This record gives sequence, C-alpha cells and structure tokens, in this order.
Amino acid sequence: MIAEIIIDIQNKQVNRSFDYLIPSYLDGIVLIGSRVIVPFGKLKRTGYVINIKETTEYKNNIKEIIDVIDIKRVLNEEFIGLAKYIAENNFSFYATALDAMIPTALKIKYQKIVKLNNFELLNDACKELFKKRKELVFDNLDNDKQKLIFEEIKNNNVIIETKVKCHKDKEITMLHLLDEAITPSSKKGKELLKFLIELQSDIELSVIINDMGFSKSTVDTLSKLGIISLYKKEYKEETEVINIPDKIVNLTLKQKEIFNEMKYDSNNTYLLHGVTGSGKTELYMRWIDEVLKNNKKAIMLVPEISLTPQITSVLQGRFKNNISILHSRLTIYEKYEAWKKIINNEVNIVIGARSAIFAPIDNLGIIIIDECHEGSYYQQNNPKYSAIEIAKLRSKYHNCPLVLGSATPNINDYYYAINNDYKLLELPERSNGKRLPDIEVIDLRNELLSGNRSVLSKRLQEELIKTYNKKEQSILFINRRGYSSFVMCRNCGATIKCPHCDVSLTFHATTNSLKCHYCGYTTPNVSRCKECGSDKIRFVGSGTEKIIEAVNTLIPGAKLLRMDMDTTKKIEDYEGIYQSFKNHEADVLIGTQMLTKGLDFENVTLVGIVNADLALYYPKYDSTMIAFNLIEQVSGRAGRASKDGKVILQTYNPDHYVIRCAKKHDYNSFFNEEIKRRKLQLLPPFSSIIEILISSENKELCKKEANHIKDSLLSVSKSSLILGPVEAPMFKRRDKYYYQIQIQAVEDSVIEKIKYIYPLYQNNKDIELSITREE
DNA sequence: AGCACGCCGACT
DNA sequence: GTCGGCGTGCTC
Repeated sequence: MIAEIIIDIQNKQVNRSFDYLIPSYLDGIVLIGSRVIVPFGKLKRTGYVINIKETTEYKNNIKEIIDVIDIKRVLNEEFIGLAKYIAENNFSFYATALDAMIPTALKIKYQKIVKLNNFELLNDACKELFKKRKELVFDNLDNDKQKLIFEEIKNNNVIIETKVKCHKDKEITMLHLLDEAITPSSKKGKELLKFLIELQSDIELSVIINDMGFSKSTVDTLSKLGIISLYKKEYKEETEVINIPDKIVNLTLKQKEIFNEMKYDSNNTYLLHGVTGSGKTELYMRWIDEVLKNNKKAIMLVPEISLTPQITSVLQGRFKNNISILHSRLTIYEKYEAWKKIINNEVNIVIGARSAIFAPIDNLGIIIIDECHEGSYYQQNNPKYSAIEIAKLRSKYHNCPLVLGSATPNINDYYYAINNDYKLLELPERSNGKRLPDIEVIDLRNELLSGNRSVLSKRLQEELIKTYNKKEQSILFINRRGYSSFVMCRNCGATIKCPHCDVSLTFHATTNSLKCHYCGYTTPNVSRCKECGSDKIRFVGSGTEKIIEAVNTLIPGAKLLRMDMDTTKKIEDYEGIYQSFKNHEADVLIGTQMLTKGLDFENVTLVGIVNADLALYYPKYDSTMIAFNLIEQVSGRAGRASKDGKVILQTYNPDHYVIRCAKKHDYNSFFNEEIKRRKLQLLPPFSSIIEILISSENKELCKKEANHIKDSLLSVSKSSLILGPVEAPMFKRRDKYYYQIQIQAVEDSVIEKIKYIYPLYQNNKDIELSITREE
C-alpha cells in the first residue's frame, strides 16, 4: 500500500504530499492520521499520513516508510480534513495546520513502552523478550524485534503506550534587593540600584534586561557584591477547583421555549441572542445535559479571559469531573494529560478557549461558542484560522448542532440569522427580571465649555460620591493603559516616540519611565524636551493612572483597584483582583478592556465609561460594531443582582448612532443602521473583504512592492474595489513598515491572483505578506 | 528544512 | 588558476 504523506516542514516548496510505500509489517498500523518517519532526500523527517491508496503516479523509485511514531494514531480522517481546509483557505502550510492539532508534549520527547496484555498467546520469541519484565522500551529493541512486536500489536497481545517525558515547569529568575547600603562602583550599577530602591519590590530578570536595558553583567556584579540576590520562581498555574454547589435554576417560560427549539440530530447553527444576564449559561448546560443523555459529547468554547473560576466553576459544579478545562496556561504536560483523558473517553465535556475546538472528541453531540462575537476566536497566525469556521465543519462532520451565543452578535452572524441561514433564538430579557441599566450620556464638549478640566464629568463625580456613600461599588472603564496616552512638549509640540515603532511612549508613574505599548521599549522619564530643551513637558490623554488620581482627589477615603495589562499580567492576578473586588475590599475598580468580559459583581451599581470615543475612531470598517459591543459589555457589569445599575457614558459624539443605540440597549436599531451602511458601502456581509498587509524594514521597497501587488491585482479585476496601498494604522512597529491594500467586492479572479502572489513572497526575507479575509 | 549544483569575485 | 560566496532547484 502507498501512503500520501505531508512532510513536517513548513515551507512552500514541500507544501504538498509525497508518496511512500508502507512496508507490509506496518500494514494496518499506518493509518490516515498516523505520524511516521520517512527518508526525505538525505534526511529523515516526520510526516503525516493524509491518505492511503493502492497505486502511485510517481514514476521514480519510491521509498519506504521507516517507522511509525504513534502506534495509536493522534489524528484521524476528520482532523486531516480540517487541516486541509485550513491550509487551502487560510494561506498556511499543511504542516502548520496539522501541527496545530497535536499537543506540544507529543512533539518533543516521547518513549514508546510495550506493555504486556496476554503473555500466554505471545509467540516464543516474544515470550523470551518478556521473560523477566512486564514492559519494554520499544525504541531500545532492534529492528527484527520491533517487527515481532508489531505482529503482537495486531494480535492484541501487547499494547503500546506513549510516555511523555515531563517537562520542567517554566522557571523565571527574579531579582531581589538585599542590601541597599553597599554602593556599586560602576555607573550602570548605581543606576540599577537606584531603580530597585525606587521599585520596592522584586522584579523579573528578563524585565531588567529586555525592557529596562540593563546588561546581564551589571546584574551579576551587583549580585557578587551582595547587593542583590537572584532566585528562581516557579511559573506554575495551580488551577484551584472551587466546586461551588450546583443550583438548579428553573427556566423561565422564554428559556423553556428556546430550550425546546434545539434539534440534536441536525447540523443547524443556532444564534442565541441574549442580553447579559439572560441566562444563556443555564441553557448551554441544559443542552449539554441532553446531549450527554444520548451518550454524545460536547465542546464549549469561551473567550480566554472567561476561563476563570466564574464560568468554569459553574460548569464544574454541574458536571463534576466529567469535564476537562483547557487553559492556555496549562503546562505542556498538563495539556497532554488533558488531551489523553479526552482521547480515552474519561471526560465527555471539553471547555476551553479557541484551540479547544481541536479537542479530539469522537462523538460530538453539540458545540457551543459563548460570546461568539469575540475576536479571540480568530487565530492570526501559525496557522490562521477561525474557531467558528472549524466549529461549523465539525458540526457538519458529526451532524450535531452548533450554538453561537452573544449579547451583541457580529453583524454578519445576525444577518445570517435573520435570513434563516442560522436559526435565531432571541432571549430579550434578563432571567432575574431586572431591567438593563440606564445609560446617561454626557457630552464632554459641554464639560469643557463649563470649565471642568477633570477626566471625570460633573455628573460622574456626583454619582461616584453617591455610590460610595451608599457603600456600593463602581467600575470605571477606559480603553487606554498607562498614565496618559502620550507625552508632549508644550513649548514646541514634539511628542516622545518609540525609536522602533510609530507610536508615542506612555508614561508609567510606578516606574517613572516611558514605555512603548507596542514593543515594550522602556526608557527613563525625561524632564526636558529633547527637541527644544524646554521643561514644559505635559501628559495628554487619560490612562488608568490618571483616573486613579482623579478619583483619589474626589473621594480621598475610597479604596481603589486597578485592572489593566500592567497589574494583570497573569491569570492569577486577574483572579486576585476579581476576588478582592467581589469581596468588597475596594470601592472603585478602574481598568481597561479586561474588565468588560464576564465579570459578575453583585454590589456594582455604577459603571463609568470615561471616554467612549477611542473605540469609534479605530480605522477599520467594523470599529462601530466593536465600539457598540464594548459599551454593551461594560454596561452589563452594572446592576446584576437585586440593585438597579446605572451607567454614565462620556463622549464627544453623543449623536453618533453607536452611542444613540447603545444608550437604549437597542441592538436591533444598531443592527439596522449598520447593515444599511454596509449595504451602501459594499462591506461584509454584502461582499467579502481581503486585507493584504505588506511589511518590510525597508520603507521604499515596501511601498514599491505594495504598488506592484496592487497593479497585478488590478490587471485581473473587473469590478473589485482595490483600495491602497496606504500606510497601515500603525505604520511603523518594531522597526518594520506596514502598508495595506484592501479589496472589497472580491471576485474569484482576484482570489486566484492572490493565491498565486502569496507564495511568491513566502521565502522573501525582506518582504512579508499577511492576508486576512472576511466574508 | 537541508543539501547539491552552478556561476561569478578575490586570494594562496 | 581555485576557494567560497549564495541564487536556484529538488526531495516520493
């Protein structure tokens, strides 16, 4: 038999299958989805079997498969199909796509162990091998003995198990200040000491070197002098299982109606449109329950940030140890353990972020994607794919329903739903009967006119005080981090920019430094303008720290908590802040995007959106939708329990339809406005859009190539609208320049051309292409 | 990816 | 004359 094999090399030139002969002793062992070792040119490489056939077209000498890696295959026909889809539709290599479906642990060190199943039935030569032992290391056996073992596998007398060498958990080196009385002799050493004294806490070595720019030798010197000590900290996630007791909630009439709409033996896509707090999770669990009753299994995807005790503990409470939770922060080994459990049918439910859509579940009964509008379901690279697309394919393969749940569905999804491509399930009310919080819109132009220079409007100030006095909690939302968005010289107007990227540096008060939000470049704060020497440097914009300052001044007694990328680098930080705010250890929570998602605080009655406009002006066609979603999600944090909530939204654009519709929590009106605009401008879902991002360290070359690409696209286009090339929203980042071309109303001829052009740049070291397609 | 073949410049 | 640069092409 002949095997079609994809070689595990991510390169355009070998991005196709090669035929190999399956030696007879591997017949029935090498299957579709097996990983094998093959001779490839002068080297040995691993390969994936994607098909098995009788004959080959290849005219030259065909080579034999050397060995199988997994006796029990790690992939099957379904996953080979998915990989094919990803490779052919997302501009990625077969090898990359296949690689994404296998747990990392299996790719590194593994050992095949031969275990005895039935000693008596073994042939004599094998009996000899097992005389003294119960198990053997397969790789230590010579070729002939291995062949004997293969026979015994087929007869089921021995079993092969793969043992993965446990990887040590990642360790990070920490720097600790021991004795600040000793003075180092070097200039750099003094600088570092001063920094550490000001910092008042331990810090990662990597931050000192990569972000602060100190050298390892400076650190070593201080360590030798006994000023600091270095120690290793384990970087490990202990997922604490908080088994909250399961409370069975009675479904409302509306919920019951929706619950009964589910057709379990169909591959329907359902769009569950339910406002925050409408009880979507309870429905998910009931559907899963039904599926389990039919001896089928379930996958549920949630955005990464929701993978915190809140939602997982609810599900764990209901389904106990029948559920496997796939964190992205699990160690390689833990992920492998979870994967093995799924393959061995020890769990029937998988919950996880994007990549959990590849969970090796064989008997799927339902797939649920919560908060389906979230961008995190798209993987940008290696390989590029949409978990929702994959979910649709798996739903077809298993003939099981797919549920997309959201309070603010993507325009496209809602459009498909009202056109009956999806089944629309509407859940318009909160399950506790509470109204959604009122949104009060504050026109910031009036604030400025009346002389209020604070980042907080008069009304927001009043409400903050009122809430504090009632001993209730508030959340302030801002979508910028750091103290201010940028630092500017009042005298000459110069801003301080990152030397590697086209962005202004952000001032961070805690370290008194300027940091590039994008590449992490950090430099000490300056007191004088580098251009004109003036000391009139001021901070423009309003980041988290500035708001904290304003609230501190407003209510000196209030305890504040901050949640942004600076305070919340790890999931534990997030959980810590979440728990502490939930326990009312602080009165006001101030933060960025992070706090828009899934947080459930009973005592929060006020939400302030400090500036709603920033999201509106992001230069992408769907920025309006993102802004609307953001406002809805943040508002949903107010008044979740018995108390009514209130939202204060500050904006310079009170008349914008996004703000008008969000004020009334009116998704349908927003949808109608938005779909009108999209129809007019020929944007998705009325056409598909392709964005080509061309990047290079050489600005001129980049521009030249971008124009070149545009010209060749124009030559095949009849009616497509080809825009650009223009400088991308962030023109320069990490020392590279970015140009973009946007294509609307994409024709097949243009797609074909792109498929032709893309590989041409694959091996180009100077130019990089990135292509995104939206339907 | 890795390796061979092949065609031009600066050296013992 | 040849050693070695890296452009191009091939691997079942």
